[in-house]
Amino acid sequence: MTDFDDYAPQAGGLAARAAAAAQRPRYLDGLNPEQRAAVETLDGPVLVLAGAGTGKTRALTTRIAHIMALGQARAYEILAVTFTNKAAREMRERVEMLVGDGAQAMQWLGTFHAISAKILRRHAELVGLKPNFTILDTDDQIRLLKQVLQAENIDDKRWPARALAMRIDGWKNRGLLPAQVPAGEAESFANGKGGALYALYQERLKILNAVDFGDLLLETLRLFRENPDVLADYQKRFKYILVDEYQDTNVAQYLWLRLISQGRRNVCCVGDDDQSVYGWRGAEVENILRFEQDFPGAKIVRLERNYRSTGHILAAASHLIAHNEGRLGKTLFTDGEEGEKPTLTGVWDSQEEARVIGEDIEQLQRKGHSLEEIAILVRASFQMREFEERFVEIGLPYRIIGGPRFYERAEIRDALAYLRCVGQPSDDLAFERIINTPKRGLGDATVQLLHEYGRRERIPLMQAARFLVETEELKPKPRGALKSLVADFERWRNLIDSKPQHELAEMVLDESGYTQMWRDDKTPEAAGRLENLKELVRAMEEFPDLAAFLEHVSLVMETEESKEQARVSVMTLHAAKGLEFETVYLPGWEEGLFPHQRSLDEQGRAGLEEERRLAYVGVTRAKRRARIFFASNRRIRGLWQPTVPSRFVDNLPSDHVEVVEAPSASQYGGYAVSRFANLDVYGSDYSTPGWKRAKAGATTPRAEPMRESRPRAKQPMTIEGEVVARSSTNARYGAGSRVFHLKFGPGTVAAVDGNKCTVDFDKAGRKMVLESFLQAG
DNA sequence: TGCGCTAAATTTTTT
DNA sequence: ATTTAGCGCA
Repeated sequence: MTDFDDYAPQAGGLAARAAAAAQRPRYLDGLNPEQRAAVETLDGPVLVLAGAGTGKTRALTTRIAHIMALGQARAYEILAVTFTNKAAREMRERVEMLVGDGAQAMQWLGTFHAISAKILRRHAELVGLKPNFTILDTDDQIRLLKQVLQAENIDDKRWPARALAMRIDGWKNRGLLPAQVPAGEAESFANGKGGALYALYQERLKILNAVDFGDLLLETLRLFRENPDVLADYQKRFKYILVDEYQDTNVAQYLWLRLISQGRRNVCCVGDDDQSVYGWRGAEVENILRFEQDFPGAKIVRLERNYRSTGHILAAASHLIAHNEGRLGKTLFTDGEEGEKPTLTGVWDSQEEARVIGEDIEQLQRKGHSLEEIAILVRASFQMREFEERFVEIGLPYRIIGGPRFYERAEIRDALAYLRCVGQPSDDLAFERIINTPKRGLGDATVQLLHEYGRRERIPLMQAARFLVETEELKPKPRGALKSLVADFERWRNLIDSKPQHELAEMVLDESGYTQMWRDDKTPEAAGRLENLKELVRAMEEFPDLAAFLEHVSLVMETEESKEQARVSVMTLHAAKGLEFETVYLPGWEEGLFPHQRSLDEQGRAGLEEERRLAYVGVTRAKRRARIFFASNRRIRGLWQPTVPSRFVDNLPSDHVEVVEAPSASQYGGYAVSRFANLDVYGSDYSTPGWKRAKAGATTPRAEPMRESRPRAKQPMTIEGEVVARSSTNARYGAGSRVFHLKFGPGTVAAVDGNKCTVDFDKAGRKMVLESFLQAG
């Protein structure tokens, strides 16, 4: 029993409040005044602007505990929404720590999508669905769109299904039904057919009794709008509403929230505009910036006391993010020690970057730091490979977070498709996926025929197959194969109620020949795939039945990860949001990669600001040590590209950042040669003139090879005292100078910008390189 | 129908 | 460089 259970019984009575006030419950201890305001301001709309590391989750969970402790609402009258299953799970666990089993009763704690699915299943018929509708994932969605495109005779080469899917997702993210898509946009795909294709796709979904992820929200919105009584019911039910990571909401989610919260208006949104990094998938920072207008009378609480990072780290992060416009503006502070300054290191190339970081980690390890408290945060997932290779080489345990997820692996999706066919005979997409996996001689011709027949008779493929095998339409061989497949499914389906789902799954996979297919496969991954299938069957045991399991996998695309050995975490910056580590490595701070070129090209200034927020998220993950790196050469798509330091490096305050030489920089010449010997920029023939010159050049030590800490020249800048990584007192080369570069060979300087030179290389073409990597040629 | 080749496309990721 | 999808040929 917890210390405030005593207060719970009398719902919202004044007596309960008085008691609570008189005897301050222990769960409020240790909250700072702002956190306490976030917890205790129960009536009306509240926006909690919670900076990184300011105890946001604590405030949120304590608020829930507080509501229940005061008896203001029961667990099932509180709606608590998160974005990810992980966040939902964490919130449930932490509420549980405060109120004990009371958290179990929180049936409305979950992701936007899970809660929407729950509501939709209850009222499915009101939006033209059956309660057992299937939830399609991205893969199914694209395959279905491909069919729609083909049916419309649209060249899916020129108009790829993936692109249409993105457009439709975009519309759904903005809460637009086909009829509501602005005319200009509706015409923007396949010679004006975009909107029509969207409508056709929605029709197909209804026929399949299926929804995609976007529909979960969109159809719930429609349900609420078209059925005020249903909406009123939920508005009344949810006495308190809490939303986590509000800065990540898209328009559909925003509208959803507005509708559902209009009843009692006790809505509390928690977020940080500086950590909005999902604009590219429809999130609207504006939602949080506009909160006060949307919810008049809203109380704003700012959490600015940071409990996570040391002073220098916080100063660096704050200074960096201050370059963004359009912020609500928070000033994070800490009473903690200044700690170590974040470091900035320039390295020759991405391989050296991995090497240096690996060595640094080993050194920390020797000093007794746990690998669990160390993370490498990259901008793009291709950067991970270099670290993986290096860590395997030196035997450093690591863990990749966010790679292809369990339920997205091909073998798991195949297995699930079999199970979906058993549980839901009308699941055409699933049936099509496995009809010829393993190969049973049922190719395009057969599928085409099934489609035709199914469409003509308005029946699912499985049923079409059942009829078709009784006719002469098919050639004997496919006919026999299809007949036995249909019979198999009927047999399995009859066992649904009599056999535990995991045993049934095992049986289906064996008897269909699916497991055999992988046993016969001699590629190195086959063993792992069989292992995954076993894991799948094991995971099924924990569910009451097949339907429950299928619902779980469609919404929760992840499995628990084992934590038996301490490992370094390697993940993208996006995946790192919400996490914290003692030591954080931030490699790849180079123009083009971070900020990512594409983000700049497509989103312009907004894109740049989002990238900068991502940098801010990265730095603020660090509790005690942040180490930033940039390389001068990076292999992108197999080609070595010269790179220049990120503008974010210039956004760091020099007072709080220490510039550190890479260990190898002092022996740069010799090192570069050995490194260079592995490359074959000029072909593998080491006797070519280019190679000889490169070698000669590299062994000649140069005056100032890798130093970024040259005397700082003041450049016109908005903010004083920044690290000037690209500064240069005197340009050594002018336009027209002949120069030589280790990787690109001889060339002519075309333009000079600070210490960056644009050079027309004789062989490699025009590149921008750092002046310090050039020598007179 | 199935295999093997060529060609194209490669930011971020949840649900 | 690597992977994947689509196409053409056996």
